[in-house]
Amino acid sequence: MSATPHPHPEDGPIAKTPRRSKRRIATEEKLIQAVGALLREGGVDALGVNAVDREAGVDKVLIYRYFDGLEGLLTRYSESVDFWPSIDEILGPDREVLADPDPQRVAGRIMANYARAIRSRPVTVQLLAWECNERNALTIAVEDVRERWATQLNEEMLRAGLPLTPQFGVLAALFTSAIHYLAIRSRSIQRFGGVDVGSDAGWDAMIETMERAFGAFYPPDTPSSPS
Amino acid sequence: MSATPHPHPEDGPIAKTPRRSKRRIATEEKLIQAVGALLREGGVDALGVNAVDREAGVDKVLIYRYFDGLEGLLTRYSESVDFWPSIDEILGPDREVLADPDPQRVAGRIMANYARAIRSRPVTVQLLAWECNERNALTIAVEDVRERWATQLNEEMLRAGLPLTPQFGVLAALFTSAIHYLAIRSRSIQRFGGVDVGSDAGWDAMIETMERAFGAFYPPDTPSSPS
DNA sequence: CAAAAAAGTCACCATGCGGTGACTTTTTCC
DNA sequence: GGAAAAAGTCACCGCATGGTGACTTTTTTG
Repeated sequence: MSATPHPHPEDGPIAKTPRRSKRRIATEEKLIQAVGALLREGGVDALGVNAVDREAGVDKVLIYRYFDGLEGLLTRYSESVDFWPSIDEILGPDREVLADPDPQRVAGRIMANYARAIRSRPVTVQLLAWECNERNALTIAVEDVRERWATQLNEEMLRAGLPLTPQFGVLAALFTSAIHYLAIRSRSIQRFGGVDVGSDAGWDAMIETMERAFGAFYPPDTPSSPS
Repeated sequence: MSATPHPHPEDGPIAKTPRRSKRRIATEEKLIQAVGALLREGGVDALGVNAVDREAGVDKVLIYRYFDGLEGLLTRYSESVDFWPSIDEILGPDREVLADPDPQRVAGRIMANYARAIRSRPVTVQLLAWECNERNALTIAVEDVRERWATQLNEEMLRAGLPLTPQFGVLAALFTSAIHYLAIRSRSIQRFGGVDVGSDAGWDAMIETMERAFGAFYPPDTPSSPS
């Protein structure tokens, strides 16, 4: 009682001692990891303040003290995880995919790599699904990242001298959409429109079809390669 | 008032006096309509027992008495609404779309009609979005209807002698997926991958691209039509 | 008209949620 | 060592939810 606070009226330098850290960092990490865990197992509606602290084993009040609420925690989480594949993962470390002279094959490979990258990230798929119904710190973050990512990818392709027609872009957007949708749906259904979305074979067939479809937009001076 | 319907107590067949009706039917209708209204305005998580009765202006206990809970009410609702476009809406009342000799154009028209049909049904789009995250009476119902619908459409196309290769089916599934995804996302974003998913012009461009892509799967005896 | 069954109303419960204030323990710094 | 600030704990609030029992009103039936 009678604990009169006592900010000295005269401390020279600003922000002298940050007065934080040690255990706190560990606790913050626990919270962030808990978000990932819930996102992985539970799903989307399981992610609440109470659920997160339960998972992390810490008190929920810390979520408010450290992150100023769930939104802040989600933002922090979004910065700490690689939702999105790197450009390297799509084009190869040395952009070897772009080295192929056949633009149709290039497009096919990009789609194949993209589909594989998405499918191998359950949390990303979860987020893509969440995006369909809600809009919060996490979905906004993933939107941001994706936009910058797409721009960067586009630049790389332009730099490589790939003949990018507007229709090429539209078709790529359509196939990207399809990949997102089928990755989402494949978690709860096995087939969609006769295609086996639960097996690699089904996805291989889709990729093959995509590649061939790209052929409709390039003059056939390069004969269709054998599959 | 006092318009006693007066079912004679002795008419041959069974089901003497069902002992129900009148106001009840009206109340049931109110509940069902309330589900639609909530689905239309609110969204997905707004749909609970309390919200429904509030919207309908009746007591929630009736949901349990009449429909045995929310699930039952959703099932009833799903039977009372045309989530899905009719085959006529896609192929034309006289299957005129199938009459076109150019299979590429047929495919394009089907996709165009399908996209328009989906986009004009906000509740269906809402349900498609819901499907991405949950599984309940409504989403199962819509899944069922869609499956039967796809089968029927396929039969119609076969009957019309359309050359349906396996790859055609895969490409159709991909474009259908893309339409679903972009219809869902267009509620909260304006552009996707450079395509304007919020305007008819954007969708027209997509349809055009789809039609042209189908051309990659048919021998080019029909020269590509001018855009 | 009167009795029975249905339709509709009201009050209530347990539970889980997001969020906050006040407390105790640990760490930091002089 | 000792004081202050931080980290961490505990109990609590208001609110909305899904769900149920008991009541009153209306309608149907004899």
